[in-house]
Amino acid sequence: MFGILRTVMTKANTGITQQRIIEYVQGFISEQGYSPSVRDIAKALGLAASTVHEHLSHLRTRGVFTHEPRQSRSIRFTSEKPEVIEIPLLGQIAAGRPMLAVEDIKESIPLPKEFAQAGNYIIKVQGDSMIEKGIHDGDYVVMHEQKTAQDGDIVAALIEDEVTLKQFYKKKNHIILRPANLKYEDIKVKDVQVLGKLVSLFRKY
Amino acid sequence: MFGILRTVMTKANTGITQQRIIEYVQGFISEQGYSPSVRDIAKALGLAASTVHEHLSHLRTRGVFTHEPRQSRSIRFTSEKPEVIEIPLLGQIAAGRPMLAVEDIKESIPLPKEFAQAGNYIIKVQGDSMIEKGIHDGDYVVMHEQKTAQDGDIVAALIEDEVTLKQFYKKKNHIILRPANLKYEDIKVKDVQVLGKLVSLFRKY
DNA sequence: AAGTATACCGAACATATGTTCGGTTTACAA
DNA sequence: TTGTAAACCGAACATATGTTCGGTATACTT
Repeated sequence: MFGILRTVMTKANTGITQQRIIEYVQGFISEQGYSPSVRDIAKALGLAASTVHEHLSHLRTRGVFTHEPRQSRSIRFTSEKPEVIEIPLLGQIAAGRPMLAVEDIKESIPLPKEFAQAGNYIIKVQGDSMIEKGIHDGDYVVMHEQKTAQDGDIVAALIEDEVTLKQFYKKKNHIILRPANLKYEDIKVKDVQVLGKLVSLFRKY
Repeated sequence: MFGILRTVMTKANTGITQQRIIEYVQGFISEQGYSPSVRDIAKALGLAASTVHEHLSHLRTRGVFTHEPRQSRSIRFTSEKPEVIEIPLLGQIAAGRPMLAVEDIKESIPLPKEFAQAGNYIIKVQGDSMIEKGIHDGDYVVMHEQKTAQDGDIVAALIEDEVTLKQFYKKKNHIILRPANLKYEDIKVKDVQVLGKLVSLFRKY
């Protein structure tokens, strides 16, 4: 027979339980700082320790993680390191003065690799000139350092010694820097020093 | 008497062994990825398990590290915490169907601690119903799981089996879920299941 | 000299833990 | 229909592991 609490379910569901185990272990490690025991997993997923043990063996074979045999709490993910990169926070945009000098680096923020890459930098937005693009006062913008830009790119540019975030448009004889806020007018200049292009954005509530 | 291998040394060397234990544990964790057992330490330093156990208690008291009593290989340095925390990505908001089921967890995203805490979850925004709040289609929102909300909070709520992001207002006899987009009207309901509150946001360009 | 605290030991204990084994249920292919 | 493999179970085993206990040696204090 079967245990009272046993969940009767389809048997040929290869992989689903494995996936759940992976997720549970990741969560456990992330929260506890050390890996769960076989029975920890079993209890959490409503399985028998033996069943979990079997799955663990498979996952080990599949190379999903390392698990020293007969060694308690020894699960380690092969790709355990989260893909994080430290991006320096340079200062506030529209705060005046160029800010790419190293001296101005005050801190750095770890970001997932999908949202930034080496060489990027972060600026805290000041003001509402880009609000129609969903870029609010206090938001953090990740910039990719580059000196040129294409039409429509949102760039950080140096204007009259101030760094501002604007949309970039190149015309025949001049460049337009367009705010995304009807309150402000286009800035028309002959040339402009582009500091970087918008890569990603994040915000704290 | 004393054991053959026993190292005869000065007894009033308070701290030295403690220091060696700390260093050994750090090295072990750094190399193995999980913490050593009491006997691992004992063997490495030529001490008895009981002695190590005693030191461990002191170190725990001193706050050097955490060590869950009776839990194997559970030593964690207090300052060990990476500044990053893995937040699960649950799915798309407004994508229909409730999504807090574990099955839907597909991946997780590392975020700096300032932007999320354990227990938070991430949802990818679909649609433009919150655009006036700077929340765009495709943005990722970090939610804090909670079942209640206060006036003005931006919450994820379950409406007709769909998860949507709206501003929450409680009235006497009903609840208003207000989009931040003039194209859409307020949703007035008697009761609503709140899934969480907006914590932070990030966006990829 | 006696008392006391520290650092250590080995044995013993209880529990945690990884692992094995035979058996059951179900899906699916032959 | 039969056979087989996957997914699961409970019990049992052996070892690992945290912990306790009584005891010894040394240094320092009184």
